[in-house]
Amino acid sequence: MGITIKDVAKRADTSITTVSRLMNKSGYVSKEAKKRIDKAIKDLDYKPNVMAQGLINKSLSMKTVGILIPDMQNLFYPAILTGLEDELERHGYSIFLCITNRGQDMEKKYIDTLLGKNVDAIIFAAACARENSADYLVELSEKVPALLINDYIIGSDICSVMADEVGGAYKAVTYLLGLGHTKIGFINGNADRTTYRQKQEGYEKALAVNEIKPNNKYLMRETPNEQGGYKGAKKFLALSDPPTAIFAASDQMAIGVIRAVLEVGYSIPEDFSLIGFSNIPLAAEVYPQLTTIDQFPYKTGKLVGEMVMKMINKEDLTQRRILIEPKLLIRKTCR
Amino acid sequence: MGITIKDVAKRADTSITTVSRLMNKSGYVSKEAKKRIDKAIKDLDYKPNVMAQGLINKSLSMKTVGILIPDMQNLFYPAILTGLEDELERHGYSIFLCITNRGQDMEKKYIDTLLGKNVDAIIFAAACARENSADYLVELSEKVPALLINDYIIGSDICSVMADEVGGAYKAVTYLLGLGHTKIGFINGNADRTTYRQKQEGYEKALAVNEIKPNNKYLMRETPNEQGGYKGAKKFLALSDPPTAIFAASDQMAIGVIRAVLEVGYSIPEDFSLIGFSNIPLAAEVYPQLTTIDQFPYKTGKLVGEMVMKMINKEDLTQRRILIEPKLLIRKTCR
DNA sequence: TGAGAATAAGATAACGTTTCCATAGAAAGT
DNA sequence: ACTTTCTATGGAAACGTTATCTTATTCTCA
Repeated sequence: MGITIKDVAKRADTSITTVSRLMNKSGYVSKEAKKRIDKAIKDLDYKPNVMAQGLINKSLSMKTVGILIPDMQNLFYPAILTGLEDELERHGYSIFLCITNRGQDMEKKYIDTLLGKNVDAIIFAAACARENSADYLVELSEKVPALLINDYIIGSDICSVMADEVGGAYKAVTYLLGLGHTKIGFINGNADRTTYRQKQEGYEKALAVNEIKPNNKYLMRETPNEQGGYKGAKKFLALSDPPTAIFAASDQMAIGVIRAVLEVGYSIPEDFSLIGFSNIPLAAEVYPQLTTIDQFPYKTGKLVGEMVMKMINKEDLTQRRILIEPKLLIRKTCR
Repeated sequence: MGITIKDVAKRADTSITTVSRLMNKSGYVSKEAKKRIDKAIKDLDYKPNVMAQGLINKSLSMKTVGILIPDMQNLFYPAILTGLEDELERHGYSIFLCITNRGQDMEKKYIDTLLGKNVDAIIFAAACARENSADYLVELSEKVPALLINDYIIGSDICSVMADEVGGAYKAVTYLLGLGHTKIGFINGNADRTTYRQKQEGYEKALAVNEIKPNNKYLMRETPNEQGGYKGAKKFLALSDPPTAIFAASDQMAIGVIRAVLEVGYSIPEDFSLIGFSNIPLAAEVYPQLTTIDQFPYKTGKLVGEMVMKMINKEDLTQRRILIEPKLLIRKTCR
């Protein structure tokens, strides 16, 4: 079945040692030998057996990183994945994809699986690192390079790439405020996730700076998807004094808001201003095109890839936490 | 670092052979020996080295299947992936994710990588199997279980799971026809992909049955994303005699159509009827909620998972090609 | 011209498993 | 009592690589 280094050596009329030397560029190989071996490799379509390599030289890895993602329906993750894959592929690394939406015990099970498969690093997308798994994560990060996306663990130096969500939310609300809105509804996700806590902070900060005190009826907590946005917006609409602008904690929530608002005959931005968060590729494609806070999901994925490669190669990290500065992206849902 | 079987054997005062026998439940091991070995394994937290196992016993797999996906921005694939992952996880299998959007040479490179990493099967999402790679694919499928999603290779018996796209398109157009539309615009993707050729066939068939002859100005070929849908719709809108209904070859194209139509002040479904294809989760969330042909992407993923597991386990396949019957899903974009 | 360096290449021992073979006592059937 | 079968065990080969060691040739500089 498999073509081995032995076959190559035989065909190139040399020893396996020499072939190995050539493959790994370790030691001397003559021009002629190189020529013969290269040809043999091509002729036989030889591919070194990763198992055997991994067996002997544990530092020579499976060239694989595992990533834990809570949910593929959250379009932020496909965008991240694209960036990550682009970067890893350049280095010949592959991705093990794990979807953990089935909760926390799953998470541990996945990590065990990944460890058993000798991954070179594990990446946790936000919300995979919940409060009570923090210790476990710290412990894990000593065994294998670990990296968090859009989350961090207080008091640890676990690497992470995250957007400045406080700043992003601040920008969003400040923009709305600058447009003249004072009644700003905020549809946020669940507070037990870092990303939503931080957005909350930015929202409140922007309000405080403008001396507006937060009004509880303008704050909704919903599941972070279109359904959640839809529900939240419906509740706002039912208010006797509804907000004039809505800040949705994710673009997908904003898409739900659009539907809720348009369905009852109102217009965006004429009747309600709306701003989302993330700038998933879809945001520019819906009607009306979504004004949002760009947290550069593709770039985030790329940066994660770069960082994780550095960790694997044990290069010095200039910083263990990369903070991405989100940017206001004005399209057509605000005025 | 690593605890090996040798350490276990020493601690349990037995031979590595016996330990191995116990681990694999192959051959005889006495009660007492079992007890000692079990204890040693627990004490030392012994985990067998997958590399070594994989090296010796190629049939003892990495429990991994690779999947090639053209593009993560096509939301059909995250949906597939979710179903696939759900199924594979139940069997303890993991997914190697490859994104091939960079073209065909990439595809081969990825396959080599996957093969080198000893995957148990390779899954090709539509459009990865292009004309000129058919032979290569057939050849490959003899080496490793291979399965196609939404595509097939004529004259081969490569396994596949696909929707009856001809039938689906036929249903869509027939529905539009039944609503009284006669001028039906079709925004299709590129004809070199099976999925779009088949939709074309269904579209033409439905027209033929109703004795309407296809009009070239009502057929657009665009890239299969929101941009393409937007562009196609704009072209229709510019026609002196525009269609009254639009059939978009994918839900994402339909979302582009929505934007194009609403942007110029028309309404859906009042001024134009619109039907999409696939029923990605997003279809129910946009405004207006998209009438579409449900090709059950999640279920497709699940079925692919089941089939690939059977192939890996060398179970008998009741059928080598599974055809999913798409269903008309009436929401709010047609009348 | 001779000694040390650089170049080139092969034999062989790991790496951690599983499988094959050999051995041997105990139970069982004749 | 004598073979067969069952239970139990360990030694050693194999899997495909890389790393270490050894040997042999060719340069290079004094």
